Amino acid sequence: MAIERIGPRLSARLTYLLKRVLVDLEDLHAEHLAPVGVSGRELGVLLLLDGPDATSQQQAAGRLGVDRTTMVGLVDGLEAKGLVARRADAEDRRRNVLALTDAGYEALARALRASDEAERQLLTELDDDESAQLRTLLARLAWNRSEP
Amino acid sequence: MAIERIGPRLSARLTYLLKRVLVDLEDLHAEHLAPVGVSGRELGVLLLLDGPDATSQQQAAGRLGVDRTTMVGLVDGLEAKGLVARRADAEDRRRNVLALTDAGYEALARALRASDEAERQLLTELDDDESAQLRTLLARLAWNRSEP
DNA sequence: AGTGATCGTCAGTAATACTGACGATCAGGC
DNA sequence: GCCTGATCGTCAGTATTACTGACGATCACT
Repeated sequence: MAIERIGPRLSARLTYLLKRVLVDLEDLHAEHLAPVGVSGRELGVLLLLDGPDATSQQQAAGRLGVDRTTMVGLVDGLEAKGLVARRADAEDRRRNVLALTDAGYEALARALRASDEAERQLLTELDDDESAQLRTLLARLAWNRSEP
Repeated sequence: MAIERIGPRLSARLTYLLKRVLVDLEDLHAEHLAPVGVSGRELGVLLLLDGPDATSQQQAAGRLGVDRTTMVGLVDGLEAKGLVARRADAEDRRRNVLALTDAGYEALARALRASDEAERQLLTELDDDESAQLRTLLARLAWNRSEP
């Protein structure tokens, strides 16, 4: 979906700039993640599970901003690839505790390198200072809104 | 879709920050545009048509980044609301030239005010300088990529 | 005139996420 | 110890959305 050049009225809209940049970044991710065999959202799950604290499916869904019913299929795919393991939580047997397998850690490392490369390609026009500024500004917006 | 607080690994991903901010902005737009009676994408079409040069459906689709078959329904809706008029292009009768009606101009003005307010609410945490920086950085990324 | 391409349109289809329900499990009151 | 209400993962069905392929009408070029 290549977007053509547009006039100043529309390109001044923040929604438009954000969407356009996001689409580009997602395209770059799709391209670089393809050899690794995981999608962008799957990378999100792997990143979420790479930590010391146990994570249930519903926690993961909440933090990723996807529905819990959608998370079922997402974890199904990762489990089928052998990257994530479900096991019953000993303390609350309703919960599935998700954990990375060895292959999962390996795939995460490769996917992270691919994602770094995608970001690097997106940001070629910006120097390091500007890239850091962009990250900081976006992070401030992300934290302050959508959190009462 | 409220996204919960997440760890530093995931929140460092540019895709995540962009998506999160975009979702927030789209929510704000939905809220503020509801009384006007147009969606965010319809505002995009109205903005595109607010200019001196004639625009065909396919041109509009290309500039908005939507499929030409999707644009059919989009224009259908705007025409049903009386905001946009289709007329056959005199020079190329395959084309539909799209034009704003008087009600269309009126709706555009109100929708623009609503969109400004949505952006203002998103950017409350940033001062004017920072908001301008964000816009500039995003615009540079938007122009340089997705255009060979 | 004739060939190939383009524009708007539509029907069918694919992808994606949500709604509502279910069994299993937990927490708290009594 | 039960009973009630709530939560977790799951699944079937459905809504939403965009795309694929085709069509008639029209154009450009020979």
